[in-house]
Amino acid sequence: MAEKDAALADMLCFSLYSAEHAFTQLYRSLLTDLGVTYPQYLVMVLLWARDGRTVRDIGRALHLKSNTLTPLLKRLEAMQLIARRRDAEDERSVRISLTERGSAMRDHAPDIHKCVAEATGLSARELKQATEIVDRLRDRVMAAPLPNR
Amino acid sequence: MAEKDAALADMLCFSLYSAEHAFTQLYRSLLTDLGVTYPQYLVMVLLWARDGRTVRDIGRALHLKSNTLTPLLKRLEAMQLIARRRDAEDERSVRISLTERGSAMRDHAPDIHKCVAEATGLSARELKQATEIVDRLRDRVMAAPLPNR
DNA sequence: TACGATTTACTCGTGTACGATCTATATGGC
DNA sequence: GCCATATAGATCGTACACGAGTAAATCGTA
Repeated sequence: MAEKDAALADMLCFSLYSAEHAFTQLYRSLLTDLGVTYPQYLVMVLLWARDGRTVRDIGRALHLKSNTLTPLLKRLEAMQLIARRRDAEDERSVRISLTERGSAMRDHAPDIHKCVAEATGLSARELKQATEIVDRLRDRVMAAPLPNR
Repeated sequence: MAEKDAALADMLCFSLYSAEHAFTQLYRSLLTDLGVTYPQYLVMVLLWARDGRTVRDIGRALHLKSNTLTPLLKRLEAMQLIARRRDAEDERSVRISLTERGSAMRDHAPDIHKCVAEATGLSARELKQATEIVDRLRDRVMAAPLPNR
């Protein structure tokens, strides 16, 4: 690959960097009414799909470690959206469960989905394609071995 | 758009969110030797292309405001990679210029480009296409009007 | 069964990001 | 020339995100 072309990867990374910021900004405005941030919303989405997950489980799904999740989950707990409890079976794990308020928040999800979909201006098929492309890219970069330098 | 399909936009956003993290991790390992972070590296790339920019100019390019840039630039200054100076013409502006150390760092850029390009596993043409798709998406989301709710 | 290795979550320090707010400087209308 | 307004940075408080290190529970295996 030519020297000049190699810089293209740098540009792609910046595109992702700035696109991620743009989406986060969009979500910020959609989520302020609910009082949660985008990462907090992601946790809620996971719990709405399946309640009672462990911190580990949530971390795997979001590619986040406990040093990020623990404070985030404590904030959700302070807002009385979730409850944190050590697992009786395995005292190392902490199980996260929705409170009534947390479950009720689910009713707002359809509006959020709709607003974000509209903002992209893409059809369902295009959204799916774009997601697949970016996911494949992420998986490759995550699996990439570090070159010996 | 069907209720179910609307959730696709949510997924695309998460894809970007996690892909951005993956790339940042890759850059982190490539940049530790140089002692800079990814956003700091982005500033250096801009200055290598054109020195003497204002904070405003850098902010426009990276979609960042001064509340993020000021501390970041002060760190680069502390590392003696850049110098910060008020513009004599317009005392409101602060001009950023490369130090000798900052300029010298440019020699490492080709290696970084190469490593990132390899990690993506994409050809130059594919990198360009992916960048265009994500850029278009970002521009649309940034321009999206907030719906009345 | 005992004990070293692994797993799970937590804590701490650093560095982005952002909204809100503040100060200093510049500019335009009159 | 003067003042309202706009612009450029800086500051403050909050919330991710990560590396490194810690403590407790569990597992594997001799």
